[in-house]
Amino acid sequence: MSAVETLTGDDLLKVLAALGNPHRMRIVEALCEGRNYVSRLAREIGMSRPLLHMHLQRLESAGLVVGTLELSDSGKAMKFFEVVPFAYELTPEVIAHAAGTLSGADEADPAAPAKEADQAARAKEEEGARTQ
Amino acid sequence: MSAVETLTGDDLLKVLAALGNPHRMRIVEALCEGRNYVSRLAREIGMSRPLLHMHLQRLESAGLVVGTLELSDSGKAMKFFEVVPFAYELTPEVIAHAAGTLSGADEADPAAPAKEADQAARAKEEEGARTQ
DNA sequence: TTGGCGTGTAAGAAAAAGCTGACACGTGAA
DNA sequence: TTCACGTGTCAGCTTTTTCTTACACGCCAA
Repeated sequence: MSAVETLTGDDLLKVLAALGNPHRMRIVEALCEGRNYVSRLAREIGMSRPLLHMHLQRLESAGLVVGTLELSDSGKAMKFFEVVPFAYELTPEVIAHAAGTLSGADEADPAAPAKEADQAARAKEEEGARTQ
Repeated sequence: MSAVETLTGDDLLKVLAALGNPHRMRIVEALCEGRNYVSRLAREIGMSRPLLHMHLQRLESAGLVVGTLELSDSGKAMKFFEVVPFAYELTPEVIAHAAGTLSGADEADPAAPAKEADQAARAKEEEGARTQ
């Protein structure tokens, strides 16, 4: 079902960043009702074509939509977009696993390897704190 | 299972925007190993405290983590954070439904109401386009 | 040839997000 | 008193994202 296992942290990051935008959510909504080409889609959702173009690129690079350049009978080249039937599960564990495979910078996580020792030190340091 | 039904579009947007950031993903990862207070967490993941504070606020306002101000035996007030066991399902349909309940601005979607007529016009306009 | 409609992209303004450094406050221990 | 360590927040800079305007190209029909 969920293809999360095969997703790298960077890929999931792309997906979340792409979906975390009202305009792009609306674009996905519009494309859910059927494939469409960008000029018409721009008119329907009331957005400038260059702006829609950018958002579609972001969605496509995240693997959430796909675009195919087609040729209509009237000879006009038109780019049709449609949604990819994705299905991601979002839980703390999935996020944690993805974060571990992030390529961004230092890659340091000195807390994870030390298990028992870390837990012991943590328990000691909390010294019976109670909710205020 | 998934509490998506009860989520408004704005709420889901908050969640996705909060999770779509490498730093915040790492914070969730770190908190998955156990609750922690901000100064120590800042040291462990190598981040300035004010910055971590901001990211934690973003995560908490999205409902992904919760923070409780506690009082240690030594009298120091410390704010402990822990992850909320969330579980969201991410599919085009969920996104589409959420987009429909977005509060942002115009709220216009003239394509959705017209069903048959729209589909007919759409089919007509596509006039047998084939992949290039 | 001109006009309409489709494509793409580049330049620069505007807005939002990210990040740092400094400040203020409180407590317990040396 | 002074120091270490916890809390919170604000001003301002840097960086990224978002958005508009403008241009270039292709094809068909009038």
